[in-house]
Amino acid sequence: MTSSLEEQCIAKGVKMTGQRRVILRVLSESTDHPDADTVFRRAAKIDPKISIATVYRTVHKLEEVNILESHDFGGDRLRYEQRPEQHHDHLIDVRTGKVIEFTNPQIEELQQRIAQELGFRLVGHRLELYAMPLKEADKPKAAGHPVHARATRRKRAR
Amino acid sequence: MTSSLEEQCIAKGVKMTGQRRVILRVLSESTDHPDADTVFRRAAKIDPKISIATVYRTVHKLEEVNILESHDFGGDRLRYEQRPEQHHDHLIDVRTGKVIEFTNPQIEELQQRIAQELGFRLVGHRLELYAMPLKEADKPKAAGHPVHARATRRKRAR
DNA sequence: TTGCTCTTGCGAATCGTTCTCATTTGTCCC
DNA sequence: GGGACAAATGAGAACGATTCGCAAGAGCAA
Repeated sequence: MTSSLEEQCIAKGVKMTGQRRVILRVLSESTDHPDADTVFRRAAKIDPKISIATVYRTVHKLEEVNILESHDFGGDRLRYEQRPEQHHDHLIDVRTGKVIEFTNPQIEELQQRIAQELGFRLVGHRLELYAMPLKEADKPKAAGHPVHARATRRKRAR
Repeated sequence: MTSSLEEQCIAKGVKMTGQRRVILRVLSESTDHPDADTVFRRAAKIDPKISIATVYRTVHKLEEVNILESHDFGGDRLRYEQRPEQHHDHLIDVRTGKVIEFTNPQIEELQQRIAQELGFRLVGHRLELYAMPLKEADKPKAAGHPVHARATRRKRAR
């Protein structure tokens, strides 16, 4: 069990403030992968005077110290999750946007090998599977990366 | 050898205009993965009165008819490439931003299997390897997806 | 407290990308 | 070849997630 986010922050020398405590609480209570605005709305329920800018600044700081991780599934806004102790990849349910985490050592290995064969040292990767729940697999989508087809506005990061 | 982009367009009923011809020419002469602004600048060299809006519109249309594909390596702007006849993934040289294409049937298979085991039907995926050229692998990067750490402004799409 | 640095709020600024609308162009048809 | 019409274009405004600037507040060590 990892220590509370607040403890982790203190351990990393991140100054604790009221707003940060609220945001940390929101994050630790989130089991989904919320985007900045969602974090903001949840935080605002606890402290209505918190500012969206503070949310952005805080998640950046948390990324900096490796407490949070951001992903941009689907190319609209960035979504956040606590940095997992064990690396995992994501499967995105294209019907609902829900994210399922999984790990697969074989894939990890293959990636290393491929990079090496191309003359590189792997420093990071992104693997996302976009999928439809089995059962009634309708929706005659054209083809290609379905994600890009539905994105709207994009995001930034430091 | 695939027919010229212009022929492909005609075959798909895409109305040919002077601007589109210019953009198609730029795209077919590009061996890199240019972003919209790069396409615009290259096109402007041929037809200085072309508008950036036209580039965006054209590129969207081409995606619609499956002639182009977009990717958002690194989360800044979308980058384009002709839709390959054979699917491939990308390795991004984090030092230069250059993109290397590769294919690996084993990985494709694994992905299918993983989705299936989770109760889904794979409809798309994204696999990107971020890597440093071997030789002098310095740069003490913290960890995590290095991409997100360097992105700046984000993008949109339909 | 005092001092000092880091943080916060608010609103303005960014900046890829998209939209609006008046105008031009491609295409089909006679 | 001339019209008719839908579709495409240019220019600039609009959008929207994210970031910045700056004045006011808050941790925290001494």
